[in-house]
Amino acid sequence: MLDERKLAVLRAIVEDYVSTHEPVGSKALADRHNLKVSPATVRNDMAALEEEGYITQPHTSAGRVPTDKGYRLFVDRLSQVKPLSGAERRAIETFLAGAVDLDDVVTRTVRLLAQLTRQVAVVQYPTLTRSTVRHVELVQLNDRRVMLVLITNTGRVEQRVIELPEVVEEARIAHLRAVLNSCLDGCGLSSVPDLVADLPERLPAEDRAVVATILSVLLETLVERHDEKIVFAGAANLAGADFSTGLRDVLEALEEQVVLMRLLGETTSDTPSALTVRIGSENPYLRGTSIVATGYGSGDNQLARLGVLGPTRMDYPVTMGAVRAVARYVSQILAAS
Amino acid sequence: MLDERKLAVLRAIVEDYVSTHEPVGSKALADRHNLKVSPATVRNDMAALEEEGYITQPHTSAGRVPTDKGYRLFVDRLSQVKPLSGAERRAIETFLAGAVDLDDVVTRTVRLLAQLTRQVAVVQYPTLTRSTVRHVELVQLNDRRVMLVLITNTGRVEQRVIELPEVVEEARIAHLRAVLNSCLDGCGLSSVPDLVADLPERLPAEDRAVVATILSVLLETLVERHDEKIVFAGAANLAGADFSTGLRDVLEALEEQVVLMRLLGETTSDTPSALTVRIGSENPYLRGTSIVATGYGSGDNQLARLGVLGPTRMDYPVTMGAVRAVARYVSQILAAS
DNA sequence: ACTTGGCACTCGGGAACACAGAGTGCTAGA
DNA sequence: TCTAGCACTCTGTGTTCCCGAGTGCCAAGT
Repeated sequence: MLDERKLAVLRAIVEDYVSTHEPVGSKALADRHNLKVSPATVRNDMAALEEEGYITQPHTSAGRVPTDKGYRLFVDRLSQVKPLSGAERRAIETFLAGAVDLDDVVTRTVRLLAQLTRQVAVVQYPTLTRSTVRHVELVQLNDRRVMLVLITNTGRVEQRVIELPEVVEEARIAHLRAVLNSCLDGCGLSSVPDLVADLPERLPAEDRAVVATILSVLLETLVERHDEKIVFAGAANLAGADFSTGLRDVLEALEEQVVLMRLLGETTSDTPSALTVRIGSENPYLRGTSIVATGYGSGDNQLARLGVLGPTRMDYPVTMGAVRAVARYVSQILAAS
Repeated sequence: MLDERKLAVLRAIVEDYVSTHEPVGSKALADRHNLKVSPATVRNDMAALEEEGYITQPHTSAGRVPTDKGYRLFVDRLSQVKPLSGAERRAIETFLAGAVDLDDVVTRTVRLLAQLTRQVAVVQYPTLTRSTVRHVELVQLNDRRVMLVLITNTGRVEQRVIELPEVVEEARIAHLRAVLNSCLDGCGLSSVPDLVADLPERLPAEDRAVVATILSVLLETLVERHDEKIVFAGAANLAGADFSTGLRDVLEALEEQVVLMRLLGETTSDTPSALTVRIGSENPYLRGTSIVATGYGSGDNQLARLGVLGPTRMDYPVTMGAVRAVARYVSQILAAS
């Protein structure tokens, strides 16, 4: 149905349209890309491509524009991810290497990705639930208050102030701290609820009220799913592009964690480290935008996702290259720390 | 020069223009606001106001539009801050009361303010430099690594992982922790460098290398001025408004901490709790936008600033009311915790 | 001295119109 | 199966025209 040349025509249309942002006609195509055929032939091919739904014309006497289906075919079969230049790679590396803590890694990553792709970058914080406990700390603030600090192997720190039901002196706190750590150190976060379930019973009766309070806060901290926290950067890059769905919708989605989560998360597949691309109407919300995303994290232990969001007419090969490269470098950084 | 009626005309022009977003003419003015005078009289007054630079006309046969100077006069002398409704106050209170930690307070505040004013809200994190040390904690991660946790009286937590120059066992860490705390507890952050200056000398020689490493990280943490961290929300509200200076510039400024800091910070006066308004060209960057800001924090100890940013033709009385109210409630929340 | 009604003037924006140019589909011929 | 030619159909642009809102100014009224 679609022979080699028709595919070449489709590829040329996508490339031209992405770079010029204007509907592309048969003559321009035959000229710019050396297709070795006349415009008339191109026209025939275009008619076939339109018949199949890969391209469309905005109005009768205008050039053709790729449809979502056309972009899909382009991404799947007609293009290959474009690797970054050496200079870019080095820039990424040095920029990310300067990060001092997890917050900083995430912030730098999202800015870097936005700048690299000239699009809106989105980065999800590394997931808590797949992390393990590195340390639990109880810091006494005064005789009725302690601060619970939970440190994970990914460098994430959660802290919460706890009002105690009774006055507790330093020594008991120290003891509880030791008990908690011996119990939880190195365990996966998801197993924490099970591990602490019978803890109150194993302690002297006078400690039970205190420990119950502390545990309830600890569990609450875990439940709050801070893994759903997502940051974005590069909103200014939206100013130029015109979205079919108004700019307002996009900005609203960016500030709505839940929507953003869905957009990134929906792309999860069985191989999370693979690049996933959702084009236009393939997205649950924001039908007018495309999303290029991938998982990141150390090794086969995928921690979270990152990606970019832009108009459907984005430069997919370049964008995919940038997303993949950044994900790899962040993963390295996280694995090293 | 400007009698009572001319001021009333200016007030009417500002109010009309803010609500309609269209240049306002003499007839409409005389009709809508009961000025008890004819359009012709209004025209004379308008001519005088234009002469003085308070209003201007976009083109010859159009109505008048307030200039920055006109808005300034309006804000200073012709309007009064509009208090929020009881329902709004209650909503603020319950929404902010649900915050679990400092991060949460800031996030909720900025969203609340954006929603309330239908504009872009900006909130600076409470300043470190005016805070005091509540606790310093050293958590041993393994025999070459410790985590430094600095907790301030405002609930802020800074943490940093430290590579030690030599293997250090738990007991020495515990000792250092005690020394640090006895030295710093309750002290202002700005006095920390002085207080720890001679610390290495007061300790046994074998601890000096370790303590020097830790102190250098501690000082670095203080220097990094995390008080410059600023968050914003409500960017979607920009979509409707058209800025003289392109939308892109505004979005860029929002993501540029330094610029944002200047915009908020430049407004600092001798009475930081007062509302400050900067209109259009009064701003260092972003000449086309206005900023309504105020300090917030417990009592006379101002911690940081918050405010909103919008087009010069914003509803100043309402915006000022919202900013003032939110600042008060946040201050309460922070004082209580 | 201030206010008011009247009047001529200006200018922006919308409607109507023509037209050039790009692009197409179709058909006949190589 | 490709190509060349041709008639056709649009959009976008430039032009003209005109309406109406709004103004500035002046002379008359209070």
